[in-house]
Amino acid sequence: MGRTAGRDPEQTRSALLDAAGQLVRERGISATLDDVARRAGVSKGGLLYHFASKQELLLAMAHDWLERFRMAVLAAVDPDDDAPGSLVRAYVRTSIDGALDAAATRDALVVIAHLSTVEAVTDLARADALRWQDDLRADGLPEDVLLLVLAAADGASAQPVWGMEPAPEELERLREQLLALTVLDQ
Amino acid sequence: MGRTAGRDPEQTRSALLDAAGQLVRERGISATLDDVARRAGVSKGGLLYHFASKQELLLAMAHDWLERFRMAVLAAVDPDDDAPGSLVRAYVRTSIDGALDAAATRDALVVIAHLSTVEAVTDLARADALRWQDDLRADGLPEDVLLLVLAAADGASAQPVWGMEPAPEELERLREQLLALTVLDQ
DNA sequence: TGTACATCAGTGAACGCGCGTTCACTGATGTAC
DNA sequence: TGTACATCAGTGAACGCGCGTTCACTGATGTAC
Repeated sequence: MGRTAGRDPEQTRSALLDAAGQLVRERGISATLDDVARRAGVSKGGLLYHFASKQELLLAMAHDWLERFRMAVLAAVDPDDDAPGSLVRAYVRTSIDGALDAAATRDALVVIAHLSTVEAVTDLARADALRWQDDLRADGLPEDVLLLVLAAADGASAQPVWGMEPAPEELERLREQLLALTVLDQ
Repeated sequence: MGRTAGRDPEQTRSALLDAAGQLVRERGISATLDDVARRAGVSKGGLLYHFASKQELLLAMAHDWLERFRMAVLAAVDPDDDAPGSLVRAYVRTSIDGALDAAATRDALVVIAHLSTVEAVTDLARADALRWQDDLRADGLPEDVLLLVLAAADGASAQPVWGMEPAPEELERLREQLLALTVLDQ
């Protein structure tokens, strides 16, 4: 059978990425191409048509996740906030919101951690990190505040990986603390 | 050939753990039992004698790493420091020292992230995290300070995973900031 | 002090199978004329 | 408007091999008597 009517290729591709995300959450990277394909309602060959190898699929997942995080941060920028630090505040809000869904954050980090042995991916991640650094540095906050606030926001995201799952109310208080730190002259 | 004279089993075991650590750093979890064994100067069967399966080897690595981190923190407690927060300060120093060796920290997290799909390991990690939480809570610092400082220290450790590698001098400044935050009444 | 026996700490060859990858083939859709 | 052809988006069977695991065997070390 050839192309399945009723779903365009772009939808198939994104269904595959979604399925891969779910399965990595459940079983880690040892999730099978067969399983991913089946869950997306496609044959294994069909998956390979979109992603020529498993590595390419995982790379696309990492790319997708980094991109989604960036979009989420930009969407979280308060349009009425034109004081220095507005981007950092959006970064903090997005990170803590993400950390509230500990499982999803852990998944993303699991994928990225695994991929960190693939050179193409470390390059991708490094490039993304540099871009963040530029953007966040240009946000107008003193260096020391930036360091502290970003480290704490990142820490909140990463802690679930090693079993530390802060309670929601703790995360909310942390968020308030971090936001307060970015408000200068007080 | 039977037992190789000149090395007792405990040394063999720890040589295997070391080799596994190195190889995971280089190639990720797909590092082969064959390679690990060879690098430790043991046959594959010999490795399997000490660790009945690959998962058991990885579990031992995670356990080893958590234990070593705990020991390092306890060793970093300043014996002359009897003010509240002495344990937290040791935790901060150890974390930042670890983060200065970005590669090693990333390795540890790669192993833990991968293993996070293995139930036995999530249990281990959670138990360890709870123990830390108890110990650190009993250290006498206000809740809010604790939250902020620990999140930031953990963030500094985790950032290299997604490509963000803070410069050494940034880490040093972060460390000073965090230590200062734990000194009350000022 | 020697001997017999059990256990420890391995060796190294063989197995087997899960899983990524290849490949020949196919039915829809788009394009030229 | 029909026809021929190319391309797209897949199918599904077969392959092959890397790698974890099993297994029969072994030489050193420890223990009982």
